[in-house]
Amino acid sequence: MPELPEVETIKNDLAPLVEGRRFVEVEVVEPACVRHPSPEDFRRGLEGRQVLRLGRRGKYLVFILDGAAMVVHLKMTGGLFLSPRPATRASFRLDDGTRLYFADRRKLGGLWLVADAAEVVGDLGPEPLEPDFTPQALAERLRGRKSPIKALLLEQSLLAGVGNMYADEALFAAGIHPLRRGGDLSPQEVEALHGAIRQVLLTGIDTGGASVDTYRRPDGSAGHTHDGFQVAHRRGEVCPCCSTPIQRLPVRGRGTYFCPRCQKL
DNA sequence: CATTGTCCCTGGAAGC
DNA sequence: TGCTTCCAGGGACAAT
Repeated sequence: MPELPEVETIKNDLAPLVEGRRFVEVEVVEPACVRHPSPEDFRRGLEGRQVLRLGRRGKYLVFILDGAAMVVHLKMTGGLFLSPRPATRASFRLDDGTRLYFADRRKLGGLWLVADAAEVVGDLGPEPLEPDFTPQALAERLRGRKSPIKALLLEQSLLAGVGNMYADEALFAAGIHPLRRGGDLSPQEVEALHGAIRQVLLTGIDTGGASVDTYRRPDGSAGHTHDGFQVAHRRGEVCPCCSTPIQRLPVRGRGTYFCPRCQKL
C-alpha cells in the first residue's frame, strides 16, 4: 500500500528514465482509471507531451509536463512498472522506447491530466519532510481537534503522505496511544510525534518502501521497510521493547497496531 | 468546519 | 472439498 516512502521510491526510480522524455503512445486499457478528462482526451492530450520533471506531493506522483501535468494516485494496489504486469490499466511508450505500465489489481487508483497539478493536489496539508513542517506547525493543526490522533494522522489535509502503516509506526516510536485525542497532546508529545513521523518516513525511503501487500518498485523488486516495522502489521507478535503482545484495534475502520504497555492511554 | 459513516474494488482468508 | 462471507484501506462523498 503505497504511502509517502513508497511513492518517493517510485519517483526516484523512475525520474532518470522519464525526465526529458516525450510520451509518444498512450493506451488506456481500463477507462475507469482515468479520472480526468475523458479517456480519449487523456490519451490525446498526453501524446507528444514532454516530461520536464517527476515530482511527488503526499501520496500523489506528479509528472510535470510542458504545459500540463499527469497526476497518478496508486491507492491500495496500484503501481508503475517498466515491464508488463497483470492488471495493467494503462500503458505508456516514451520517445526512447521506454515503456511504463500502470497496473492496479483493485482499480482504486487513478490518473489525471490537468493544466496544473494543484487542481488535484491543492487541498493537501504540509509535506512532512519539508522544513516548514515544524513541531509548532503540527501543534497548530492538532489544536482543538478531538478525534483520535491515529485518525488525524491519516487526514491528508492535515498532513500529506502518512498512511496507515507509517501512522502506527510513528505513534509507537513516539510512545503515544492511537486513541489519544489530537488536541490533548502535550507540546513534548507533539514534538516527539513530529520527530517520529519524519524518522519513520526517512527510514522508509532509505529502505525502498514496505512491501506488505502488492507494492513493488518499478523494476518489480520488493522494498525492505516492512522488515524493520516495530508494530505495523505485526499481528500476533510481541512488542520489540517490552515483549507485550501487540494489539490490533479498529480506529475509524482502519486496522491499528500498537503496544498497550509502551503506548498508554 | 468537525466528525462519522458509506462506498468503491478484488483476491485471499476465514467460516460453514 | 467447495461454497459463501468477510476483510484489507485511501480517500471522495454524504449526512449530521
